[in-house]
Amino acid sequence: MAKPSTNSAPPAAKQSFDSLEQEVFLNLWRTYDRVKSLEDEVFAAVSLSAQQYNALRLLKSVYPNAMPTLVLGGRLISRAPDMTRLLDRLEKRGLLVRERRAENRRVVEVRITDEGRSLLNQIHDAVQQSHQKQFGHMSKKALCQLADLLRQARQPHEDADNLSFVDQ
Amino acid sequence: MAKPSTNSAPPAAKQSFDSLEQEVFLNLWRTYDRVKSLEDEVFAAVSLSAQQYNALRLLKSVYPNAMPTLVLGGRLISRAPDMTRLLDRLEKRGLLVRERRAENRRVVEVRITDEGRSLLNQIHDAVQQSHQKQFGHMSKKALCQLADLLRQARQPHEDADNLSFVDQ
DNA sequence: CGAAAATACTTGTTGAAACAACTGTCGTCA
DNA sequence: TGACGACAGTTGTTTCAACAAGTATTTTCG
Repeated sequence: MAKPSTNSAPPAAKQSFDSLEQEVFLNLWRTYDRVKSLEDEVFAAVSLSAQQYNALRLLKSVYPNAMPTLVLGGRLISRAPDMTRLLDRLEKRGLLVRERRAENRRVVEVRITDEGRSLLNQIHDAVQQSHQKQFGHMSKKALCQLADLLRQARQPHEDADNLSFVDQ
Repeated sequence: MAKPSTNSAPPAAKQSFDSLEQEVFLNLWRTYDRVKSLEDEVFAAVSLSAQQYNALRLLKSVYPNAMPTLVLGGRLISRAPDMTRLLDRLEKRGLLVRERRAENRRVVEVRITDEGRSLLNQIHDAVQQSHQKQFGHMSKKALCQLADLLRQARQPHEDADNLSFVDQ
């Protein structure tokens, strides 16, 4: 263990975990960080954040229908406390449109545009390739196991809403 | 937050994945997000970010020695392109000190202060409890398996440096 | 030696999170 | 019907992250 490190001073500060649970969390964090950066390269090429891409992806999945802002926010992979401005930026680029309907002027319906869908199509292959780069070295069995353990890990932390994601 | 929402509409938009690899990534992302928020509550109570806590944790691990800025940056769980200002904030709060030594005036040595260590001690238990809350519901075996699969997943994406974290 | 490259940070600027406070709209029930 | 609370977004402010460009300080090497 512990890769002695040819580093002069640092005595290879043994990564000592306070608990197994902490070890899992730090592993989760680091793996997420490393793997995310691969995907981010693809998004950066078209000036999107992962979160923006995700919003568009969800909008595309209900196309040609629209989606209330709050519902969209609730379905994003990671929570976003600032839907308004996230949508502002995408709307300004013409990737989606917002409209209020007379029947309930409180809700803002969001719909992806043709440009939006076209942008998604344009990067679709590159995104898939980045996923391959992320996990292509693992066996199908290991991947299923990992997905399963991840679901299991967050299961008690899901709120009643977004269960749609958990099952499946 | 809470779980209001007897959401009328959501037909549980079947989460269709383009590939197994994508499914794993989205699961990783969501699990990270959910689980991170639990830990963040603890840090928020003392106005620290997870990244700041991590830097302090590393500095404590080499105490009473100091660490060059760049080495510290390289050992953080998630990469930080802006070490300077991260350290600025912690230094301003008296949690660490920086010093340049005559032998090489380029490198800035960073050392945790007594206040810094005291702050870490102060929240140590709460941090451990949050880890329990995160993963306490999983068996030891499942946790080991998860940690192992996570290491396996990022292994090809680690750069030569931070291997110290991988093995172990 | 002395220019040029490499090293280790700093600074500037821009964009995006986070939290709180606020506005407009709708349902409800006395 | 009309006040009140719930709902759905918006705006303001502060803080943080990311990328680029700049400043010192060694090291290298012709």
